[in-house]
Amino acid sequence: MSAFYITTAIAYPNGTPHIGHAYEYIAADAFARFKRLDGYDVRFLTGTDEHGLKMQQTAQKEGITPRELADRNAAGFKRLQDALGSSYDRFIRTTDADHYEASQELWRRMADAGDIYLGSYSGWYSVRDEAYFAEDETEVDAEGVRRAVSTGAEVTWTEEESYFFRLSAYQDRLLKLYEEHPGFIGPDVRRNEIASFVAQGLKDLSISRATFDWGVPVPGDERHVMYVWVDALTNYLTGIGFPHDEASVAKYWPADVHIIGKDIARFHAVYWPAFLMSAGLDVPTRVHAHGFLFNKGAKMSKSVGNVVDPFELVDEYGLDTLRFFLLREISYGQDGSYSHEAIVTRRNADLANEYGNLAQRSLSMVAKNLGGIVPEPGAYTAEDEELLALADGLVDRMRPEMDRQNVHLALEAAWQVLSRTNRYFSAQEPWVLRKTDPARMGTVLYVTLEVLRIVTLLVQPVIPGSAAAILDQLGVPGDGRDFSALPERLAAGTRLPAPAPVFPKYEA
RNA sequence: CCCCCUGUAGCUCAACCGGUCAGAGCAGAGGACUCAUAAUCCUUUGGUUGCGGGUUCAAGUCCCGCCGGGGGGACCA
Repeated sequence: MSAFYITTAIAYPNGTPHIGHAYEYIAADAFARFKRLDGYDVRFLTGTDEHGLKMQQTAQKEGITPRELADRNAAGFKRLQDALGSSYDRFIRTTDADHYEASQELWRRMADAGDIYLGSYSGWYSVRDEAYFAEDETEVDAEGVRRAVSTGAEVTWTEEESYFFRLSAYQDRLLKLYEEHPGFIGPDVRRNEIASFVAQGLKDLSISRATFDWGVPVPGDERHVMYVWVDALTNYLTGIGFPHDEASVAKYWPADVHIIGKDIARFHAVYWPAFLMSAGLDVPTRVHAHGFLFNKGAKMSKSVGNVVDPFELVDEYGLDTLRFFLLREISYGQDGSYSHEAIVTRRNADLANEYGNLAQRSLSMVAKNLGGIVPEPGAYTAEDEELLALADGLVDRMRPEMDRQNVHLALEAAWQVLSRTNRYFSAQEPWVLRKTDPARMGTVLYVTLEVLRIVTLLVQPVIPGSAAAILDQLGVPGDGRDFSALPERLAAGTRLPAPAPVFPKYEA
């Protein structure tokens, strides 16, 4: 069985999760589920990135330890994943003991490769802002004190020791990577952006800090902790047992896709492959950056008060409606907008009317006219064959779209089949056949249910709960629900439970 | 200041190397049907393809300028 390794970015838990996190988790979960149903041995990793100065500061403000803050907030992110029905295999925390080991091992390998050296970092430092300022961002006031222009805080010339990663040495290899593997970064806009950034030249990267201690200690120099991204990115290796579990690493590495937000594309498409090359590890197959979500087109911000709590959205619309809306409405890679109206429209038009009602109108005819037994189909007409062929071909249309994270296109293809099926049903008029040709009615109903079975199997990754309910109503056994069952046909003679609407219309 | 992307019906998007009346879904309008969650089916309204020039037999599709949106760089972390 081939392996498939997918990850989300790990969230920085110095606050509570918002809809953007939910968006990423839902999408990653759908991809993971799709691959699992398609016969892959999937490993799906997500978690939290808990180190760094901000965590330490936030904790200090609240009078608790960074660890306590991390424990509290990481729990919130994990709760979100669970509320979203996410099928992650591990929720990793960068404070996990095995992550320290993995990070230090990666560091050692980069050091052994000669890519890490001790240097120094200097500039006008403001203790109050805990930040460096450039010369022209400071000015000397009337009393002869140099201050930062933007904050007015006093600054002093400071030199700080720091370890550096020889990123500058990787420019050519990175450019070659982008050129030879155009699929390494998606969508295409990101690749162009990243490639032009790298082409401009790369500076060595500061990768340690001695001014705070909330982080992974640098091996061999306990005065330093690793700075942000070395530690954070390594989680993808920790999550598969690096470095000790060699079998697991061999199986799952390189990762098939890292799902991230566009704001951190550079770290994943430049720093991360460079680190891996340095350490002698393969680079991931693909990094896919999604866009941001806007509330009715407006950026979310606390001051505007339009920040939406993802838990509330789940409560309001239902989990599958939210999942479906986000994945069907927005092109996964571009920014997207959501609104109450848009969510309700998707819910009612796509789920309740086109899909749910199709199941209901066909199933209820089977219940009322055939005693709830799946009929034996007679000879197929050209219309029957055509529709079945369309449904049989759906998986081949969805696979490549899902592989490029084009969920919205995969779903569009599925809904095209549903639309065709509604037209077929209306054209065949089984309610007329009931009186004129009952056998033919049975065939029409059989074909309809069979197409519903195929489509429902394929949309399980997006709306797992609802799909399960529909498969129950179609009498599809639990062991007949992965994609290997697609070519099988619905078993005639199966007794079906009483049908009930799975997607009630949203009224409000 | 520089670079890249983008601007197509009310909304969300399509249109391969420039070439039949610029397409689809949703929303809207009219009709049909009654199996179904007033659902579904059929028909249909609606676009000077941001604006202004230019190249070409022919331009959403190429070039220049302007306006609007997004992203990146530079400067800052």
